Amino acid sequence: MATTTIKDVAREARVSVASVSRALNGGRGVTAETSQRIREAAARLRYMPHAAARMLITRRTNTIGALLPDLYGEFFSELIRGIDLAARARGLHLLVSSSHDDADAAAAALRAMQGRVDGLLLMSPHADAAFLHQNLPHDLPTVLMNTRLAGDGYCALSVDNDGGARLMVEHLLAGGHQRIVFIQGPPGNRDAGERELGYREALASHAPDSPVIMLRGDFGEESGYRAGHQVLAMRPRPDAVFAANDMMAIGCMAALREAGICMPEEIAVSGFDDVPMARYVTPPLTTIEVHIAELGSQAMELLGEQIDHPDQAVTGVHRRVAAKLVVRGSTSAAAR
Amino acid sequence: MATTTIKDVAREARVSVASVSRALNGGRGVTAETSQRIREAAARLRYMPHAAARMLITRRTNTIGALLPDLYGEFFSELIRGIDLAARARGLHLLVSSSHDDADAAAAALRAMQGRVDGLLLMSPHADAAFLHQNLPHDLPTVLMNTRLAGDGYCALSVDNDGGARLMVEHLLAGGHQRIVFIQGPPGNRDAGERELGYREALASHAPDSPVIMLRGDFGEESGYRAGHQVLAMRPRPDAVFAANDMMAIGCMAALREAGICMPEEIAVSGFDDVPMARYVTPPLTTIEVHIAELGSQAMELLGEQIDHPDQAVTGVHRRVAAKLVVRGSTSAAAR
DNA sequence: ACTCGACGTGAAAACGTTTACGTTGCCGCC
DNA sequence: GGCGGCAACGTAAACGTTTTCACGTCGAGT
Repeated sequence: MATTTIKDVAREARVSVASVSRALNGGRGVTAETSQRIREAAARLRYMPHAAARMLITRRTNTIGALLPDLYGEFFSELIRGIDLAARARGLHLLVSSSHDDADAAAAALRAMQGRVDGLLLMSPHADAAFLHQNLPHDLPTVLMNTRLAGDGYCALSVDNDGGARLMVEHLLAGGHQRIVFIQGPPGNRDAGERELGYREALASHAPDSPVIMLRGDFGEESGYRAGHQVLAMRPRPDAVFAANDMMAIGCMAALREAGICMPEEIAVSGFDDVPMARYVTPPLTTIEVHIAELGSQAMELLGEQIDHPDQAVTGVHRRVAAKLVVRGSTSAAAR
Repeated sequence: MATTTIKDVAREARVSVASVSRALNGGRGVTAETSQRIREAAARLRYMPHAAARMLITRRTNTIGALLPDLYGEFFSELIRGIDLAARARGLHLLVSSSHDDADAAAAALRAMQGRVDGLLLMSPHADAAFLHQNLPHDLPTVLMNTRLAGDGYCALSVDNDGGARLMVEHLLAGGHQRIVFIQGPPGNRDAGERELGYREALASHAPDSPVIMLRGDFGEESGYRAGHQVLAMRPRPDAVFAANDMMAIGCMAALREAGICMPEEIAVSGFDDVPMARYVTPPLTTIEVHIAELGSQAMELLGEQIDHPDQAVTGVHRRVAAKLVVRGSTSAAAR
């Protein structure tokens, strides 16, 4: 039925299949007029080359795979958007596989992608070195995103959590704040850990006299609320709060507001992520914006390079995508 | 290099390639012990069948394509999650292509998917009947999502905007509200139009004496804020606002709060979508929750059926995914 | 004028599978 | 004991491309 093959086009244009292939791909080794005739025939028959056959002989799928964890919210959406954009620009398709709960599921998903993709974008909490070595064909170009594995032969790319956190602390210090509380993320969470590290570093280098004050949290709004109460109970009272993410900052603000604390005058509050909600709370939340789409795009770029030039592959590099300070009313009365 | 083919396995297991294929796929027509030996050999060599070769001969890609508009926010993320989950359950891969701005780009993306997918999930503002007829191979199973095309030979699935809006109006009426303002979405937007329709229907059937009051909006928070001011100027003053989406409802609430209006006592406010922010504004926003992930899953299910049984394909059906009323403090003082 | 190279074109091999079709050997039945 | 049937297995064709190679043919250089 409808499946018109290259042979049909060849017959229609009164040439051999080889010429059709040449005319439609490179265009070299075939007269302009012949090429023209072939193109017309192809258009007339609505010919579309059979992708699988081409993959088989070419060894190129023109597809990249993205293996992602079970993500909620707009982080995922932004990431895919960035990846898709960069992939489209390179004429590559995108095969995604999200929500694999355990390491086995991830491994299965990874195996299933075998041979369907030219390269892999991998972001998974299960992706430790052993896992990779076990499940990754070592000749498949791969870029790791937000992984704890630096170097180790793989390309990696992640958000500059340290840098962002340092920016925030510097901003708070510049605002004259002395006692800055940090609300931690869930234990073991890499992003949270890096943000904490940035906080410590910035304090150590810019204000060695300022105390390091830690409160527990788990990225949930509730835990921020509880931390807020703890802040209220402290003596001397802190004059700034830096939460490891926006949701906790928002929870904390709720607690402070209930206690009648004036923000930012009495206590400044800041978060990390720049979730959409951040600009709508009162006062609007100062936070760190991370360009997630760019994380995706850059990872895709890196992967593209690796695919196009497998020989001079830049392995072991670990790039970071910049984080940006967004000042709003919760830390600066000046900021409208 | 490493690419081990079925021949290698055959040699290793001392059988023919046909037996390997049989053992690894159906398992029929081959002794248990031979099968065992073959499996062992395959495992030893880390054999993975070449996907492209299999597609070529089988005419099945085990992949479905999702063509999506340029979406922001968690709607997209939820949708993909739902699709991916259902696809995984059926052992299908997911090829996504988002962010195609104009009809040409969409058409190109669609053509490029040709032959790589067994079926298509399509959500696109450009997908009118002519577009589909022009660019869709008519033998490719397809499910349309959130489209204005009902019937017309295609399967379609969309959010029950009417139903949701009716639920909300009924809720407001039940709360004793008489003068309910509706804040419209952008002109031409399908979801917005259906929600408005639901509002009109519910009023007409349950409270024919209540006035139909419309205010313009564009789904943006700003437009909700402006609408809020208009509400304040109305005499007699409305006692409830139903915004076509949450962001406008939030904007409206800001305007009312500034004017010292007590919510929900003086004016109740409600939205549509149940964005994450909805539960964090004060008072928490009553809204309609639409299970986006389920939209994706159900679409995938429908498509799966169509693929598995192309003969008895259910074409022309138009299913709707339910919307759910979520009552919070902005319409009910009782709701904590 | 003859050779040589370049160029356009066609025939055929190759890619790795699945599957239709033979072939073999075994078992049971008359 | 021969024969039919069946199950296990092998051979080879087919899927639709790309690409290598060979074969002209034509133009230019000696």
